[in-house]
Amino acid sequence: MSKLPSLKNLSYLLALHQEQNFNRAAAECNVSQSTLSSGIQNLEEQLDCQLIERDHKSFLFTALGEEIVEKARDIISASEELLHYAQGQGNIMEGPLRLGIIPTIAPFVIGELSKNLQNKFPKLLLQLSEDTTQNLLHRLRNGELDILLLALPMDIQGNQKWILGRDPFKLVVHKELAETVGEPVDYDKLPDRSIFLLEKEHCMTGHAVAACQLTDSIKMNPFTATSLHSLVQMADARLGATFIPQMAIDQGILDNTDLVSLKPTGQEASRDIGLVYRPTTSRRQTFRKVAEEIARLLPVNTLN
Amino acid sequence: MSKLPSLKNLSYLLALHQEQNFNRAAAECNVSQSTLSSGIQNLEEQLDCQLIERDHKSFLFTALGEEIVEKARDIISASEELLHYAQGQGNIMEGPLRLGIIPTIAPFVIGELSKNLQNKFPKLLLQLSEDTTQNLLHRLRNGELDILLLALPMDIQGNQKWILGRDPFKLVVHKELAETVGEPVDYDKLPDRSIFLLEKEHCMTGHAVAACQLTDSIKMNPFTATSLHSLVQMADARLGATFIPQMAIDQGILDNTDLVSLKPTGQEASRDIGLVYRPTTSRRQTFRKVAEEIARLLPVNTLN
DNA sequence: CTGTTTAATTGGTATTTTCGATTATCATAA
DNA sequence: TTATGATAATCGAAAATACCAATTAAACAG
Repeated sequence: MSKLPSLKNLSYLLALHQEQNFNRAAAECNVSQSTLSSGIQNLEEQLDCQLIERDHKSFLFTALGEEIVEKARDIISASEELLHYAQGQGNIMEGPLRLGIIPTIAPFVIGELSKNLQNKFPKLLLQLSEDTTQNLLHRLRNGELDILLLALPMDIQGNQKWILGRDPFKLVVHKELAETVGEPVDYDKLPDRSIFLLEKEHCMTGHAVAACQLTDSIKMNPFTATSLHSLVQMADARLGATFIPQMAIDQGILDNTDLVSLKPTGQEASRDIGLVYRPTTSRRQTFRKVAEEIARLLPVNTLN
Repeated sequence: MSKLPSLKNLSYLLALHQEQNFNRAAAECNVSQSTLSSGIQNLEEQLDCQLIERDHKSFLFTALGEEIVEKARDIISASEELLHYAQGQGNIMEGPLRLGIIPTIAPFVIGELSKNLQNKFPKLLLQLSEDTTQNLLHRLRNGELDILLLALPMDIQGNQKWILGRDPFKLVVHKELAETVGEPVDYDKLPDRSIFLLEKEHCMTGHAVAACQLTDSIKMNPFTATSLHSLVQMADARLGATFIPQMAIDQGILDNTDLVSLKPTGQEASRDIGLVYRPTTSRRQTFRKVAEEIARLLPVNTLN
């Protein structure tokens, strides 16, 4: 049997893949460029295959190289996990946990969540990262993050998920408009172009439109906001109406405004909130406990 | 960050767990007992935890040690898998081969080609991609594709090529027009604007015009089609004549039509069919075998 | 043409790994 | 009680390797 590749060389390969440059990758690994270079060559020899195509000045990962990188990532992160697990004396609620959250959830849960986790699992080091669904999925894939808190349904690629609960949408309007619109809402009573939504990078826009059966696009205003707080400000300035998730309202986003929230049309006018993780993870038990903590904070907890 | 445990030491741990004896485990690993002993100690130091309880004469795995063994097994087997996978790809006719083909070739070769490759090299995973020459060259450059099947002559930038064979052009007209035109074709016998061609994105247009010495542009109809099948339909509807490559005719594109194919003017009224690849590739041998398979399907095989 | 940036190579040094020999400990047989 | 045999740990030297700084070679930008 041929010798197994060393984790060191595999990590050199990952760094090179990330940086696409030998010098930066070497700096990343705290070794010299020559060390990394020969490490890669060594790896190619051991694996008996070409991982990168060299072109004197530059290089390109081969198809096989890309696949090896994927596998290497799993191996490296499993090894890191083993290390942390051992160093924590087998305590699964110890060490770093890198959690990615989308911007339309993050501000309404991270306060409570980090407080609760801090109390229950003081040795757990929660590292939060706020980004769009697509970016988070990418960062999950390349091992930069451990789990993601997303709004579903959503294409989560090859990953696995738990549905933690539901988060109803509310139509938010200025109180002087409330009677006109009625409840449940009749969108026809709203002026054209009076519904404001987030930029399309935010998955909440699609979820809200679908869940609330807002089919008449003439009602939407083409101006798009970058945060729920902006939407609230716009509604409060009587520019129009908008959809706000219940968890934001529970957290007080409408305090000190003249806005009211109305139940939108649609049986299930809500989004699902779910936790997404790599299928190759070895930390399901840790994630499960975190899932329970998050589910307790949601408007509707459906975690079985 | 502390250093990752070495795969070697993890495998020592696995052997020790299996044999429950340092000497036998050492033999299993083809190292001396002292090497294995210090390997285990080293591991305990790195992981900063006790894996086995020593009792002078004998030892016992700790609870944490047992758990670490489980995790280590996953890591070791993932690493072995990576190794085998990489080495398996060393077999040149195995794994993914990403082949880009232009639309005026693809439909007439991919059926036979994929059938033949499947038979001869069942482990080869052919991934086809149909696109214009320019797009294919771009995708070859950035590593998205491995080889391209193109019509030549063509500026293939920094890449290398093999000419596989020739594909003669035929002038295709309705059978009632055949006698008028004669053979070899006299274009002057055709009405003005009666020759239909593909959109200029298709390199075949230029090749056909050049190869068939069609210099009198007044003969061309400004309407352009997007596929050879459209051209055939137009000719069959007596809208005019067109150029069709021999490989399409061989494959039966004129079946169930009232069209006949005539030899056009010009000594070498044909296009070359070639395989294009990056000069830095390490897979020439694989490509060569594919080249041979493709060449066998061409009207005129010139691969030496 | 010149200086810069890139990855590979080289040669020497430092570190790590490995082994064989030795030691310490225990169980057991004589 | 005293050998004997088996165990795992320890030690020191030798071998293998990992590493770096400096250099080379090529491509590129100005």
